[in-house]
Amino acid sequence: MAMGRPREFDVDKALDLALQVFWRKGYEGASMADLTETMGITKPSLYSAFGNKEELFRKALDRYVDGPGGYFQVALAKPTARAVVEHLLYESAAAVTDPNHPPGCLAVQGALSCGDAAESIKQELMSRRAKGEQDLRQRFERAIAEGDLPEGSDAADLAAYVSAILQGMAVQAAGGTTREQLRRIAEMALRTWPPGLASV
Amino acid sequence: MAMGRPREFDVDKALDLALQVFWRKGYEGASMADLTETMGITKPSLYSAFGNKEELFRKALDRYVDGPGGYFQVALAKPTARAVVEHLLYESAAAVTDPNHPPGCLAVQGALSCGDAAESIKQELMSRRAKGEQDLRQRFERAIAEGDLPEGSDAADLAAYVSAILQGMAVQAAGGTTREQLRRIAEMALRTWPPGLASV
DNA sequence: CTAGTTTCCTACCAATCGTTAGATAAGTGA
DNA sequence: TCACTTATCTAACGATTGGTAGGAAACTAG
Repeated sequence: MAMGRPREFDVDKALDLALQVFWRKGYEGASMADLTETMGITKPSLYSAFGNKEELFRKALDRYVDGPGGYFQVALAKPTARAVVEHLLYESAAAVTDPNHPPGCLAVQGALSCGDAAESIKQELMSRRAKGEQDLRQRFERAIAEGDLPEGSDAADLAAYVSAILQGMAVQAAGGTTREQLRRIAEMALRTWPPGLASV
Repeated sequence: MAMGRPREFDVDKALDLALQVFWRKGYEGASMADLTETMGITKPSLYSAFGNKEELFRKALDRYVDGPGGYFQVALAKPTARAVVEHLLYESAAAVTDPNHPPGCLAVQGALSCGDAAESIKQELMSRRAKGEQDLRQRFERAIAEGDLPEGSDAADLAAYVSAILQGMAVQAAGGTTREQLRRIAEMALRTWPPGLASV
């Protein structure tokens, strides 16, 4: 059977470029003109290859999670809860200030608040963040079971606490904070890890 | 001299309604149609009373800082560094989950990332966040001078740390986290406050 | 009552939004 | 070479964006 005209651009390269645009401008702030211009392709090519703007964002998001955001899954595989948190905090500080990428975290600033048209993207990012926090909670549950965290620790609370610090660091990075400053924040959080049990 | 036709709507009420829209949808996500509809006025009335979209946002932001975000300045006036941080964390947990308002914090989610047209608003929010962190730093410097915080503490680092936790809580709230969960995050942060000196 | 001032609303502006029709070009299999 | 398939492009689509003209309406000062 016929194979048709071959594509003249690299889909993965184009997706990486789209990711940069979404990362820097957010889902709403990135226009199709922005995207096609930096991707180096025309709009029909984009639609043919990626569906529409929303599908393009979702594919870019997948690529983000497996690429620049991959440190999260790596951290979960560390042998101790402390090593997990250390890796999370330091690698996050590095990732959100990587000069090769826009500052901040796509999962946080991609669509933190938005108009009606982007609502489903906002939901997607919310559930991704929630998923990350849940994965962390399960990792802490395991740590508690292994005696790696104090008995009586609340894995869900610890996961929410670490997630909040990570997301806060992402906001700081979006505001121009330096990598060194974020590392000091990470140090301070680690200095008191784990934050001890509630005195109920 | 002649006084002209009196305005038929309450400017402050309209501004409060605009604030709700910006808070929920962000600067970019809030369209003029959204704004005029919920404000209950027509576009020419809005432009006549507030200038343009950008000025309207800035005025709504001022109103936010003096209203729902007023807990920040209140916290800075507390007598001890610990009281400052306690007030900040607990009042922030309450504010970003107040059922009478959209979830989260306008200064964080108003324009965390955006297109070119909203760049100046993004900058404005960045500098407001930086200003808040700086105010907190100065408050901690005073606390150090008063012996209220351990000698050798780094006020700037402590301010960045607390700011990150507050901003992280705002992101969590935007993601639907409950007030109770945020209070537990605040508790954990307070349990280890101040985070101790670096062991350099 | 009139002149002057200001707000009101309808209708519209140009520009941009995301998206697509339709024609042409470039490849494969027979 | 010919039919088939797929990618390419120009040019446009209707809808929505932020923002305004221009006139009627409502007030005050004289």
